[in-house]
Amino acid sequence: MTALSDRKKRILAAVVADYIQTAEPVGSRTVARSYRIGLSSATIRNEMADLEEMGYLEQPHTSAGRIPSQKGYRYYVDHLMAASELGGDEEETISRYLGLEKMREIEQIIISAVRVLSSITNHTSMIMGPQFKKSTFRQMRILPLDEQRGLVVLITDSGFIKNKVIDLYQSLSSSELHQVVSYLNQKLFGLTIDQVTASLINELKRDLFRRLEILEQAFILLEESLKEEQQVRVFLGGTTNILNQPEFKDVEKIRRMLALFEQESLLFKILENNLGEEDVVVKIGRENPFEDIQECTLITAAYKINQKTLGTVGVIGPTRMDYSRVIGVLRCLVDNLNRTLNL
Amino acid sequence: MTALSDRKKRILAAVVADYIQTAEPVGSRTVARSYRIGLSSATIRNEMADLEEMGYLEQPHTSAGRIPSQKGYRYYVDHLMAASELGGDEEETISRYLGLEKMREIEQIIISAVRVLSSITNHTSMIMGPQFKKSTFRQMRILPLDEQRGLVVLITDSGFIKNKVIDLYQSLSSSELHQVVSYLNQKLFGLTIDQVTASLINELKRDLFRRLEILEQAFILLEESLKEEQQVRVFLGGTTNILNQPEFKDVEKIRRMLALFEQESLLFKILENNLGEEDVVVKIGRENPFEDIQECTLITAAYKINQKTLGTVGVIGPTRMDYSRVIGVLRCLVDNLNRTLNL
DNA sequence: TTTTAGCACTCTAAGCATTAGAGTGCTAAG
DNA sequence: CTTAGCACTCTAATGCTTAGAGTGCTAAAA
Repeated sequence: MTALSDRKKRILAAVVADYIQTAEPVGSRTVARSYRIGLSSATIRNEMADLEEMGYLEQPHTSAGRIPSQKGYRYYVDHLMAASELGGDEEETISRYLGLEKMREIEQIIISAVRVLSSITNHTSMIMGPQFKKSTFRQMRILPLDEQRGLVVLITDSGFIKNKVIDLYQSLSSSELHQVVSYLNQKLFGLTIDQVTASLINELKRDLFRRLEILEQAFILLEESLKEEQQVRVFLGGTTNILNQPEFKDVEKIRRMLALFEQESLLFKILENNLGEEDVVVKIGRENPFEDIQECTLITAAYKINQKTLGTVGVIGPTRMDYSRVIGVLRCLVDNLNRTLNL
Repeated sequence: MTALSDRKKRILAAVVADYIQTAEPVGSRTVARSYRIGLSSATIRNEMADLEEMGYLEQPHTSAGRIPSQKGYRYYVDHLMAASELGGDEEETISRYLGLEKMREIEQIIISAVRVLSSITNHTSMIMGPQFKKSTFRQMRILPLDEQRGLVVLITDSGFIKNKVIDLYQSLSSSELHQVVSYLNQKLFGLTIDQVTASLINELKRDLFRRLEILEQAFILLEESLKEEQQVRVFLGGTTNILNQPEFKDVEKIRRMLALFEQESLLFKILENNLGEEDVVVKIGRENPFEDIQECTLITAAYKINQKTLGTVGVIGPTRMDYSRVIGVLRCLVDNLNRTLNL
């Protein structure tokens, strides 16, 4: 890639910045007038024609201004964008929303986070709930409820508590129960949930089966419970915000986007795709492997519990997005989230 | 209200039925041709003019056909509508969706129900999750997790299991804990959750305080936990279905509707409003006290767990809705739901 | 050689007039 | 009381015109 001249950079930056603000194609006159480049519109026109040929700008039709191409946005994000300065109020809003609620459950915190994120950025935002299977087993309990039923409680290091009512067809003395449970705790302690594989469960079952046939039922259900939890919840906020964007004035586009938002499993895949990454990741348009959002930009960041990356928080909107601001907000939110979740 | 002549009834029924299907104003010719009334279009024209004067029909503009007014729909629902006959497949779909999953948690069942409902009716549907506060206390447990923390587990008769990690700043012997917990169980057993008022809790606290100051913390958190749960979840399905309706081709209307769907607390109020009612309730347009949905029809039905009405399931769409079908589907769904939930 | 002013050209979006079609209401005849 | 016929009304679609924004090119200026 040939490097852009300083002048071209300034002009590209001006076009992107203006288009982000106005959502209208930007003409040479506008650039000359509003962005003290110190050149006449004719000169800028020539430069813009060059930038178009190089693929950084596009023209909706011959007699319109230019708009940034996806390549143009990418260049802007990588080289031209000013580091975002959050307004003090925004930073405060975020930390207040998340800070207030120290005693609440993890789910509540996540919901607050997704709300504040969408309301500050004015885009749809989503958070992948902490991945149960990546957290490590801490302890398991079985509470007898009555003669026929018991409650299995499973606790992990990142504050997950899963429970499930199970049928115990034969009644079970409490000492027997205690024995089994402490054996399981001993075997499972410190494993992450996705290390509790079917084969491990089978092994344990064999061990115990000789001694206690009665727990067969409980095991089936424990297995199921683990399987079930593979699907992680994705929380959404501000889904209607896409309606504010002029690029979504077409009902058909709206429908497709909203339909996407209803498919939790797809959202999960999209977010999981960016899970490993450090810091903030920006995927512009077709940089994203998922077809349905190739007209959008997705900006994500990972959050951690106990030093482990357990989930992703993201903002999705049209490629015409205030990158600098959204990145700043997202970074700030993740910082706060990490602090809150690791209390 | 003067009774309608038989002929007027037949014509009104034809107009409503046709408009429900086509979403286009219905002209006298169409009625004469398609609905074997045995009258010419001119006669029907006269009758339709009468029906308009009586308030059952409306005219979008002079040279258009008629559409039913809200009063017209009401008359149709009360007097004209054929009892719905569900197709066998639909009934099967419903019971398969809900039946398959006998072992799942209540939340999962509710989510399945809302999905199947929206996909069969092609409207947005919503279910108010079971009201925690209307179910009765069955038992409470406290599991010590480590020296500093314990897990409070609360179980009710309708299968609710609430849990919360609490801090126990002083360590507590297990016999003391046992004592307190069994005292609480004894006092609370059989009360509904909203009978567990602040004053009752205070009383209990006084009783126990003399003996065990250490549980102070636990109490604060139990109180909180109860307060928190006042807000019941509302589950939504098929929110994008409103986009299929021609009456929502305007982006502004879509925005308002979707914004409504994001306000869980308002949805809750709307559904709660119809909680006491028996069987299926149809609220057409302005019959509904909530302004935001006065262009819509809301059809609701209550479901029960242990003979107690704990929640409501509803379908919302434009007033032009296939009443007979939706009512049939809803009735069938609630039957199935009742059966599944009371296993 | 680079920049700029000027101008012809292109394309869109908005406004306006025209028209086809659907449906009505009224009147007069059956 | 019913119906055929007809004039009338209103909408939605179509085509035409125009204003405006912006471009690309050329030739003059720096």
